[in-house]
Amino acid sequence: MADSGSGSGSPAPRKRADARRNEQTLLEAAAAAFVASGVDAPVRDIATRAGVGVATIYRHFPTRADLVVAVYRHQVEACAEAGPELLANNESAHTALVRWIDLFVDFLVTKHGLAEALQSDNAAFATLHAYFIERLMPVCAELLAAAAAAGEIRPDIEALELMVGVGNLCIGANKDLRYDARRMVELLLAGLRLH
Amino acid sequence: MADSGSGSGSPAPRKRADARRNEQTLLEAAAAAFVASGVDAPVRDIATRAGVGVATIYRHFPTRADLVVAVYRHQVEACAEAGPELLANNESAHTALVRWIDLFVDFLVTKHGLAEALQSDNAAFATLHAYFIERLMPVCAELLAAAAAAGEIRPDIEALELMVGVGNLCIGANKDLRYDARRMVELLLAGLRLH
DNA sequence: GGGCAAACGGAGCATGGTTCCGTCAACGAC
DNA sequence: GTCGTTGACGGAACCATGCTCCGTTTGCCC
Repeated sequence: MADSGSGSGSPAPRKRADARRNEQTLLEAAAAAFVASGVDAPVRDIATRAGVGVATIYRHFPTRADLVVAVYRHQVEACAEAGPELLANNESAHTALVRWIDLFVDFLVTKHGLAEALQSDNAAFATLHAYFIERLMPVCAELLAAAAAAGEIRPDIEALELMVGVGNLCIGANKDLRYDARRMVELLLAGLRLH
Repeated sequence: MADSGSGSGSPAPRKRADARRNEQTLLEAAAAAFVASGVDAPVRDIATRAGVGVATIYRHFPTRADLVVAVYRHQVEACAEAGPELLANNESAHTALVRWIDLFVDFLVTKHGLAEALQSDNAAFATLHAYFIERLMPVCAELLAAAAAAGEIRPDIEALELMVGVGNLCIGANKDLRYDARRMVELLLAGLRLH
């Protein structure tokens, strides 16, 4: 869904040139603003960076989540696609799982405020949460199932639960030097293990 | 510290009667508001509940953290005091640790929004974080040290890290029925264990 | 070139935190 | 009991931020 590109002959009424240009500009401006101030950078800031009015943002990206998703879509896709690949290229399913979670954590930790936003009860981020779950949970579930089938981990854990837990552990990863999110995730995964 | 009562002859210039009354009223109003709307209930709401002006809140509790700490101080104290007690009354230090973390988690998940606030980068909550760490970290550290000394858990884990991790896992505990914070914490503790 | 609808921009509204200042009343002195 | 001092009060006002509305502009097609 959301085929906003050069699809086949479907009802895609090709937007005006300025609109397409602005959308692109906005994506770049948003990416820059996210790096500078986190994913909840003020709308006005993003608009200013892009040299457009605030309404233009809302026209292209009705909710903040839409904007965030658009900015990070490539990376989420990459993460999703890495799942089956890791499973195929590793002896142990558990190793594949660990490596995949590593990717996931890396992604979250390097995007200022993303982990926080994912768990925020702010309505503006609801569909962001949904997108992550929808796209990544099946991948995670597959890895979990493989590892469980190999008898390497406890079989009684849901993909959603693990992802939310890992996401939570990534919150504040760059705030306090004494807190190492990666270590905590490692611990969580160790707790999963059937030695 | 913060001896705002009938201390000895120290520089405690005994506040005016109406001020003391208001402070008490505010604490009750805040507690109610926190239950109803979480720890970031609008200041105006709390003021209205207490029947006072907003400035009165700021006069008594300069930052939101001060208010939250005042409301939950008793329970935090109780949690802190339970540490040594659990250690004394349990055969295994690991059991004591698990039980204590249980108390901690219970506290966090039953206070709507507390776990979130603890990790929020909102400046208004900074001293809340500090208070929790200051009061509870030593207790946690003691439990950890005992369990480590008994060879029951990995010795390479800091109290602060564990507490932040556990706190993080409690975020969103009451939001998604499919996410069980307690289970995740259990997993984390299992990962700590030296089987 | 002209008309029309898409797209735009920014003023404006709502919400929520925080401060400022004129008023009120508690309390100690007498 | 009265009075003056000053601690405490209340709420209007200010600022930041999300979101919408509407008059204006401009790309596109004929």
